[in-house]
Amino acid sequence: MNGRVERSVAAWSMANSPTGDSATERLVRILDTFTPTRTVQTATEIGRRSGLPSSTAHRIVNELVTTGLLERDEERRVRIGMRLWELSTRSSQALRLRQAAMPFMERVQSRVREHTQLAILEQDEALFLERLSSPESGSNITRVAGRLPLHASSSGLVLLAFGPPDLQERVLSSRLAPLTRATLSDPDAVRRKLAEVRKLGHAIAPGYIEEVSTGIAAPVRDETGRVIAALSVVLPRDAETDFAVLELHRASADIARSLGYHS
Amino acid sequence: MNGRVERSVAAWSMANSPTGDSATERLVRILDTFTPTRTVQTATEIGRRSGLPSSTAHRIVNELVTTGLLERDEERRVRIGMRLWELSTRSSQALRLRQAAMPFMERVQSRVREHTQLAILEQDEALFLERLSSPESGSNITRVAGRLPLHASSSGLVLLAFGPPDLQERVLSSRLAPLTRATLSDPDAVRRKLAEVRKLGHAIAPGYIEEVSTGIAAPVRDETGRVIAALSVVLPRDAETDFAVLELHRASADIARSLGYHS
DNA sequence: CGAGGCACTCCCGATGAATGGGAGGGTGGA
DNA sequence: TCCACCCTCCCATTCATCGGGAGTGCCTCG
Repeated sequence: MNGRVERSVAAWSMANSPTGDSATERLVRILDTFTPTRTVQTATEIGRRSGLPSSTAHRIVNELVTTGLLERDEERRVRIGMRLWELSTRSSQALRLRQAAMPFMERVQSRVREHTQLAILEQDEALFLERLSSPESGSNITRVAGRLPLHASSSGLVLLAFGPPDLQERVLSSRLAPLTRATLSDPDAVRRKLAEVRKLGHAIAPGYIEEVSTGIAAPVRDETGRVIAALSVVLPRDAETDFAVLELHRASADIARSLGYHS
Repeated sequence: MNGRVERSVAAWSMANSPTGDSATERLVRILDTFTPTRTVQTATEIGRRSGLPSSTAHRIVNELVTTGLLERDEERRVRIGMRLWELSTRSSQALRLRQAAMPFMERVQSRVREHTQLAILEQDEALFLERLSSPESGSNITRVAGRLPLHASSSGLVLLAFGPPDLQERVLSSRLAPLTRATLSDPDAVRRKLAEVRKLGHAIAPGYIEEVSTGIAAPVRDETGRVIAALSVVLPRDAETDFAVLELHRASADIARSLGYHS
């Protein structure tokens, strides 16, 4: 019967962010609760996963929905909005690369008949822009828009070997988590591997990511000759690598040429 | 020689946002300064275009750069970050549609030999997800991730005709800006046109967008039978439309079927 | 049919992070 | 040398943001 509850005296409120993160940071935290496998969730879930109080999460999610960065489906669940996709197409940079690479990736795929993928460097990780597979392709945990650590994947090793020195510093001085027993997790071992990659012009990573498969990657250059991406295939662990290496180098050169690189 | 300038007495500072917009809003304002044709800009430019004070713009841009939503190139100019593309791939929704539609769009393209495009409804506009063209295709101002108003484009008319009633209310009661002399800009004319579209099952828009071309669009249904997209082609203004209409209907039906729609 | 769980909205006092004007540095072109 | 431009830094002010908590509505389960 008491419609009005006594307002708590211990009211202990806050302003802006008590945890010391900026508005931008919380926004990204919210967007980051979406993963390749979890593409819809309730606002409450988002709050839980991002570590934000429920009421705060609801407020921000609602704002994002009105701006179109997020969307609600029929059941009021939340997913990433088309607005975000639209904005992402403005980042022509990498999409131009993808466009240029596609035909040659298809050639590699049709000749090697295993997973063929294209990765770029993104915030100290290898980000996979595209991946072609055929039904008979073997195991491969990569997915489009997925990431792998630089020191463990063949693509990553290429990006690292031909990347800026400060990147190498940073990565080699961080923890090199092993994914399998074969993964290089010692800085010196990685350093030696990088020298080998530079010398050979490609990286071979047998069992680094998964025991059963070997990654092979070659650098892709833009018109200025800078290495901007890695083109790779994933073979069964015991497969012959020479043919794949050859095809990768050929495709890399063709991509670079179609981007305007000469010699 | 005077190292220290007298601090202005009229100092008239603010906190948070004096203009009354939320942090989210300013963020979107900043992202929106990127357009399909302007994909790189300086932080100062962003400030100017978004109407934010330079120092504020710089601060926010820097935050966005560290979170990866924006990136800087060699010359410190700013562009949309790959992080955003990555997030956008989580919005499987429309990308699934695009995936399903691609093969059939290619068939239409190869048979009609004119621009073939796929649009969805997004914030009261037609947003183009994909567009196939051949060298011999005629004029067409549409671009991937571009938008057109609902009342003026054939795709838009389809999305409007088969869309929710409140959408029709909203659009018809807003200003219907004409793009050419042929564009329908009178609410009643549009209403009659929508009735026609529903009756025929497709929209024909001669010269509404550009004097020289005619847009033709058919609705695409998802597994529940709801219209979720419009498939369209752009013909020269005087071209025969029957064959294109037929092909569009056939492709629409095939797309719906591959999405799981029956009958 | 009531209890408990869950998602969400609304309210509101407190507050500190965000704000923006302006100074100053650095660079490049005329 | 000057001007134009981009950017960083500083700091007093202040208002939008924050979040605990209450309330609502909708489930499901016992």
